[in-house]
Amino acid sequence: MKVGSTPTLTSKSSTLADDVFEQLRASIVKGELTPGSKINEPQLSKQHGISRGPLREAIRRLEGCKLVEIKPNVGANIVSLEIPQVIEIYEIRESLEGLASRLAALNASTEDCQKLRSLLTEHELHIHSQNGRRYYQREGDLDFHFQIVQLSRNSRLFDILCGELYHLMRMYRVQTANEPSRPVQAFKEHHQIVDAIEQGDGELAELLMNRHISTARKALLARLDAKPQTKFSENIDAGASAHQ
Amino acid sequence: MKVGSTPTLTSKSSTLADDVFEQLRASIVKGELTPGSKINEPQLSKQHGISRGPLREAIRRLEGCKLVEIKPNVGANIVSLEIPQVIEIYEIRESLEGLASRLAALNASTEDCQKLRSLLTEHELHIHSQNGRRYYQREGDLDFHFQIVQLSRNSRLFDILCGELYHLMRMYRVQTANEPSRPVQAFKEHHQIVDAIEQGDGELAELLMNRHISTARKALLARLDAKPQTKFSENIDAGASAHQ
DNA sequence: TAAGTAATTATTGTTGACAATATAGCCATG
DNA sequence: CATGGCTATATTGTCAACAATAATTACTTA
Repeated sequence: MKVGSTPTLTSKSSTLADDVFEQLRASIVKGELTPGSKINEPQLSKQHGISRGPLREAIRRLEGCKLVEIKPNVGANIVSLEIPQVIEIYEIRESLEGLASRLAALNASTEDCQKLRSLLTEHELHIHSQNGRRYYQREGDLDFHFQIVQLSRNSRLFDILCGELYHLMRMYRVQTANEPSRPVQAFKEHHQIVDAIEQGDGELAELLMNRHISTARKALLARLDAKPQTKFSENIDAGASAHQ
Repeated sequence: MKVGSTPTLTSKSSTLADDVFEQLRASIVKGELTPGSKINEPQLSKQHGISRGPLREAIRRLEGCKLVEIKPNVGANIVSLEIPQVIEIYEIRESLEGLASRLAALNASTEDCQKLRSLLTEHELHIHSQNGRRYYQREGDLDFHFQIVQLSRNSRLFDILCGELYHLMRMYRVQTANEPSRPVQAFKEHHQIVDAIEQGDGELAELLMNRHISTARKALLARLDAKPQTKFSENIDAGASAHQ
């Protein structure tokens, strides 16, 4: 076995466009690029030390993830998530992660289930400190869901949830520095879901995951009704305009 | 004061990248660009009379739709759908269109339902001719589903289904020049779904749509079990295809 | 002949410059 | 004072050339 070889050990050899895509995605999710703001191509390309060509390709990939919106001859804007749009995402998550849970129950081996358990117990260690609570809400929660999706063995499902929706979820959670929600209850529900998966009960796992996400969605809906705020309430009958 | 203004009346003013993206997407779905084949940038750019810059942006958009797969420093290949991957898509459609039907039942006005009805009756006119049957299977079917998704008023759901999955569905249906499936039965099921939506029964609409898509998925699964492996097996039991 | 290797070709990745469009600032005018 | 049009600026869209990498060919050697 040669030691000094493996030419690209530290610096992985991918294209500039792909690299800057990941950097930009991270920046957007972290909120370093503020939602709604405009992307200035010359500035960004100079910042990242690359030309505008690869940058534009990266932006097109971000558009595919729905992290930016491009208007021809005008430019790209960082997407800004309002509560109604987050509710839309929750509706989709409800369906899709229910499916993922059902499939996971069919596919998961005993080792897989053990892995899920250990993930949950690890989260349990963090959950008691305030710091840990935030960790659990922000990352641990999606980590768990991520594992479930992987167990579904549906690669396209994985793409949609982990390639798009979860990034948007993280972005929203960072935006609204809110937390606490109900970490203890959520934790219990996670365990119940693993129970169902462990027993190979796909239907139950699907139902439990549906309820789990539905709860969060309804909480969001309550917040929406509470503050009909800004911009004339769109919740009344927002869809009268049959666009397209 | 010049009068002959409105410069772009016939020619819509979008970017070259967006135009060629739509052209390429159509070519891929129609099968003009054969699945699995490689994309040659200089050749394609010359064919479309544009430079490689906008072309590469278009390819990146195609990657977002999962119509091509890009490998760094190698190039993009037209995606090739095998049955297992189509089954994955059906699983997702089942969940997502069930959701769409449920939401549509909540949102649809009487006019919306009339529109759905007229769409179905229009399809009924075509369904009797062999030609029409193919039309119904190929286009009419997805047209109906398209309308349901619009009625859900969930823009992100619309993006996923109509922006990605339906194009892949069309592509697959063109690839496998097969049909007939079961157009009459499917037609009945469509009417049942509209019934449920008309009555505002979201749960029923969801269940019916689930069953509707599930049937197609299971038929595909049967085909997968029938010929467990590699291509070149369709000539073995080709005796069943008496027609044509 | 087969296999490995070096040279050649083709294709992708990247860049900087140019053209087209939109944005802003300014001045004139009601 | 507000408004409309004009100029100037900035930004996006497009292109052609160059660099880097992969694919192919030709050649050498066992």
